[in-house]
Order: sequence, then structure tokens, then C-alpha cells
Amino acid sequence: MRSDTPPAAGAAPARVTIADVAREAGVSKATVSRFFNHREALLTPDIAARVEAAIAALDYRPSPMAQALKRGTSRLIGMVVADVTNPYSVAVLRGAEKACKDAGYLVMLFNLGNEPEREREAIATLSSYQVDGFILNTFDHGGKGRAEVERLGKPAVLVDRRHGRMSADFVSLDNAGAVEMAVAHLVDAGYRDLLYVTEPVRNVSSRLDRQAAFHACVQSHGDVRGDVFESVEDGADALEQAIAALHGRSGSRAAILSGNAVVTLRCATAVMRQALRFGVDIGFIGFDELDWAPLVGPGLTTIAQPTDALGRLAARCLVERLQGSPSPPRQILLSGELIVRGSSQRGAA
Amino acid sequence: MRSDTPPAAGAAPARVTIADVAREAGVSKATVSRFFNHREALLTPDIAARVEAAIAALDYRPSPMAQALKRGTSRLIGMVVADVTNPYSVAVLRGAEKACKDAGYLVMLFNLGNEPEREREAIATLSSYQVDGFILNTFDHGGKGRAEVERLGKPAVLVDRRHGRMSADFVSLDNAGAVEMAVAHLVDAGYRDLLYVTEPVRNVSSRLDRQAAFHACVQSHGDVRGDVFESVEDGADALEQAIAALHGRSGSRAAILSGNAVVTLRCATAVMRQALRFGVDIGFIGFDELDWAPLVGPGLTTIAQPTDALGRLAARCLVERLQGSPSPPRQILLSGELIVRGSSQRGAA
DNA sequence: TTGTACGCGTTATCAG
DNA sequence: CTGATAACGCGTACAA
Repeated sequence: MRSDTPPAAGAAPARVTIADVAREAGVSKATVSRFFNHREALLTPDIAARVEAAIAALDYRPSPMAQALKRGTSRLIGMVVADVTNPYSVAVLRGAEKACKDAGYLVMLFNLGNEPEREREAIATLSSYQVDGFILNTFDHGGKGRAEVERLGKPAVLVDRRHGRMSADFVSLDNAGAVEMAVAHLVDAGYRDLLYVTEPVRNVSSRLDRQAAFHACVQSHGDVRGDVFESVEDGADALEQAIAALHGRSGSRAAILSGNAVVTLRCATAVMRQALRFGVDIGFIGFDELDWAPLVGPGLTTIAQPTDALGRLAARCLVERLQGSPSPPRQILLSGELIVRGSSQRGAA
Repeated sequence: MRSDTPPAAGAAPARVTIADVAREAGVSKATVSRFFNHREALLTPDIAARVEAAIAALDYRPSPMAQALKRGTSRLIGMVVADVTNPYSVAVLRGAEKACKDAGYLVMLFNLGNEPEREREAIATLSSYQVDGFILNTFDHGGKGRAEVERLGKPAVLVDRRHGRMSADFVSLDNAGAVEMAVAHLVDAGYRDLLYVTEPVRNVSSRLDRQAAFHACVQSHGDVRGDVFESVEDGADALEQAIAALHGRSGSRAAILSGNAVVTLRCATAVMRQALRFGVDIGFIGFDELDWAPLVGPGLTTIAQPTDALGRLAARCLVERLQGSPSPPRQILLSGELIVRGSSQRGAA
């Protein structure tokens, strides 16, 4: 089928192999391989020099594929993310990437595009590339992901979302602590009627944790009312009504706590549409720092997650396990940081 | 070194190979292989059934690594992105991912984290995994990327950023058209003093194109003034001054055109900090649609890029080329969509 | 139609 | 210290 000359630079794109290097250096393939993998088995300086020269001359680099095939290990870490569109996930990804790079691993990313049923497939695909371990920021869809990972016998670390009783490391924000911090701040500022707005909880552990913490927290404060509202994708009207009711009932003593970035967007839209003023008419704190948080109204108070640290930690955790330390599953919780802006200060702006 | 029992589920995680399937089905490896790759060479129904059963029973899946090694091709597409943090890139990525999946390809992503010098390394790494082609959304750092790709002789398609005179397909927003649309809209609305704010242009073709189009466009409108301001990362003060000067000079006839999302954020911050009101005190249009655009002031008018289509097109383009059609380099430009909000309507809100 | 044998690029083992 | 060889999992001429 392909008829004419090769595309661009006239040469054939033939990969240079270890055999080429061996020939060039006048040694055997085994020697070249040793030059890379067993520096301790001192090669004759003369030979080593020849090999090194040949490698440089040919710009040879071992094929990771062939290596993985032979070794059964790849220095690849598989990361699967529920949705690349989510800035939280991307931030974590970056942190993980850095730490992996530092440890000599490469991250192979798989995006679920918010389709939980692809989790099993993603893990299987990654595994077929012989990834050494997994970093998972996904749903726990029917436990299929967990089952697959455990079947493979490869280590995994969970980020933000715990999977049932999966015996794996878990790295996450200290959700309970963050909720307490936020609620305490709101109460201090004089808010007494709190509405926690969350995406549908489903099985997502972080959502469960935050909601549970919210309930507990409200209990512990004597005279504070606390309700929960589930905000769905197309439920703008319902959300507006809930907020209107909240404000109608308690006036400026009402405040919203938003469970994540997408909910924050919805809440901000709803509040603006009713011409309520953040801070003065209604209080607000949202999980996840947003680059536009300073811009709406008097600024939105947020709970910033240490995403970079979370990613780094997840990677480090995995790498340690990969390098043999068979410690029991760990659970690492990092504190969030409250970034106070006008939306949580009664009577401000 | 490793002393005790395997990690979790007691079994060894031994991969199931084509040999296992062959044994299970009582046929040779070749037959199993043919079952996958040459369905046309009709196998005896009996045998085919046995193979199929064995495959299902063992949950066998061919190792893409071994396949790639043997075939020299991988059904993998390498995508390198200057910065995953950029929502534009992520949106394009998603589109490309979908189209690739539909065509039976998998996307392997490499993130440069805004370090241009890693481009060569990224391409080399990807290539060592035998990717069949590239989708590039990167800088053109010293032409090293282009050189590497051409050395490899693998097809590539450029997204948003053209690389010098690289003979590759190019998919992008119609920048000239978008600028004209925006400027015309501003002029229609009565704005006469325009400031185009851009990130440092460097070698980024889309920035060059937009700036050039802006100049041309201003020329063609008789009585319109048009300046350009380069906004750098730590240059908040300079930007504020430029905007103050603009407004001081022309009052409500002044308007800003922002070259991309990060600049829009900076401009919005600067404008708010000077207590100028979008739309009434100063006009604004920004490249790239933002989910928070409706929330600041009377809403920010934006130019939405067809990111999903761009990604899909890029992928489709590449796949076509992979499947043999040796057409000359194409250049595909898609129109943007002006999303009009309050910030570009004089006297509104 | 099916099986045998070899090679893809590497590395580990075992002689030398 | 170095070289030949087998094997990793797979696809394909070639032979049967």
C-alpha cells in the first residue's frame, strides 16, 4: 500500500538496538547490558570506554518495552483519575509526577472521564504495560477496581477516596479537621444557620467524611442549626430555592459550606442570581481553593488543600512500598488551610 | 531480600500468556494468535470455539508490550502538553482521547510542566514506547522538538502552536477571525481605545497570530486606537498602571482584549482592585471561556474555543495519516464563538 | 487449516 | 571479566 519515499529525513527510522552497540564496540550484547545494569561488576576500563563511546556515537537508549518484558517490572506507575477536568486531580497529579520523576519512575495516566465503569478496564490496561503500582483517585465502583488491583497483587495508594475495605495506603486531606475549622470560623463570625451543600454523596468517601463531620460538628456547637443539601448537575433551581429558604429564615446569620469546587461554582451562581451579597447577606466557605475566589463579591473564603504535597506523598508512599518495605497499610491525613476572605465575615464589605 | 509471603491474595500474580491459552485449548500458540489477528483465515469452527472459550476462561489479553516489540507499532499515540494545569490543554486532551479511543488507539500523555527543555526528552521517551504518532501542544524550543520528531519519521499534528516550518498537520482556532470578531464587537459597542493584553509572546505562534491580527484589525478600523501590553507573572503593578492609564485617557470608551485565560484572571484582578466596573467603566473581552466568567461583575464576555472539536480533529487527522493516506500537511482552523456578557456592553448593568 | 521455528530487544545464567 | 544462550510474550513465514 505505501508506495513512495519515507516521510521526511531520507533515512529509515530504524531503532538502534543493543546489538548495534555491541557490534560498534566489538563486544557482546551481554557486555553492553552489564555496562548499564551491573556497574559493580567492574568492566575492563578499556572495554567500558569502548562501550561508552559506542553508546554515545549511536545515541543508544535501551527499550523500556523490552526491559519490561524481560524484567517483569517497568519503573512505570499507573495513575488513574476519575476526571482530568477536575483541577484538584490535576494538581495532585503534578505533585505525584514530580516525586515519581525524582525516584526514577514515570507516570502513566489514565483518565476515566467520569465513567466509573471504565475503572476496571483502566487498571487492566495499565497493568498490561507492567506498571509496578497504582495511584488511584477514583470511585469505588462496585469494588471492581479494588478486586482487580488485589488480583494483580500490585501495591496501590488511594488518594482522597478510600475504597471500601481495600488494604492499601490512603492519602487525603484531614476532612474532619477541615470541616471543624470551617464551622468554627463561621460560628465565630456570628453565623448560626449553616447549610452544607454537597454533590451527590454516592460512595465517595471524602464526601461521606465531610458530611459526617459536618453533622458531628453542628451537634457539638450548642445553638447552631445545620442542614445538608445535595446539589445535582441540573438542579440549579432547587439549589436557589434552598438558599433562598435559608436566607429567608435566618437572614445574615445564614451561611453556606460548599463541599467542593464544582459546588462552589453552583452556589456562587445561585447567590448572585438572587442578588444576595456574600458576607453581608449570607456567609460562605468552600472546599478547594480557586484562582477566581478573590474575584467574586468580597472574595470567597476557601479551604485550600495541600494538593502538591498530597501527590508527592502518594508517590513517595508507593515508591517506598515498591522498594520492599512491607509495612502495614498507612493512612496519611494532611491539614487544609483556611484562606479567609470577605465571604465569611459578617458585616464586611 | 524479600522474605515472606506475597502481598495480598495468596496467588502468584503470574501473567496469563498466549501459551497458557494454547495449552488450555489444546492448540498451538500460532492458532491463538491467528484467532486475534487474522479472523479472515477462517479457523475450524470447532477450534475457534475452543480458543475463544480458553481465552474467556483465562481472561487472557495479549500483552501490548510484546506486540509492540514484535510489530514495531503500538496503537499508542503520544501526546505532549506544555502544561496540564492549563484548562485549554486539558479540554483538547479530552477530545483527542475520545477520538483516539474510537479509533482503537490509546493516548500516552507527557506533561512538560512548563519546562520547554523537557520537550526533546518527552518525545524521545514516548518514542521509546513505540508510539505511532504525536499530538503536540508545546513550545517550539529551539526547534529541538521538531528535529526529534522528524528524525523519528513519525507523523505528528500540532495543536494551537505551530512549530517554525515543521511539515506537520496543524489544528487550531482561527485566531485572526476570532480577533476580528472581538474587535468588531467592541467597536460596535462604542469602544474606541483598545488594549490587547498578552502573555510574553516568545515563540508561541498563537500569541504571535493574535497580536498580529489585533494590529491589522485596529488599522482597518479608522478611528480606533490599539495598544499592546505584555503581562508577566509578577507584573501585577505594571498591569494595573497600564489599565489605569487606559481608562484615565479614554474613560468608558476604553476596553481590554485579553489574550488567554491566565491573562483574563490578571486583568480581572487589576480591574477590580481599582474599583472599575466592567462594562460601564471599561470594556472587556477575553480569549477562552471560563466557568466563572458569568460571576465577575456583570459577566465577562469571552471567546470560547471549540476545544473538544480541536482535540478530536487533531486525533482524527493523525489517525488518518497513520492509516496510510500520505496527503500533504494540512492546516485546519476552527472558528471561535463569542459569548457576550455584560463586560462588553457599554452602559449595561 | 494448523503447527514449528525464529526474531523483536533485553537481561540473567552459565561457561570460559 | 567476558561471551554465548535461553527466555520474556508475541506474530509470522514456512512447512506440514
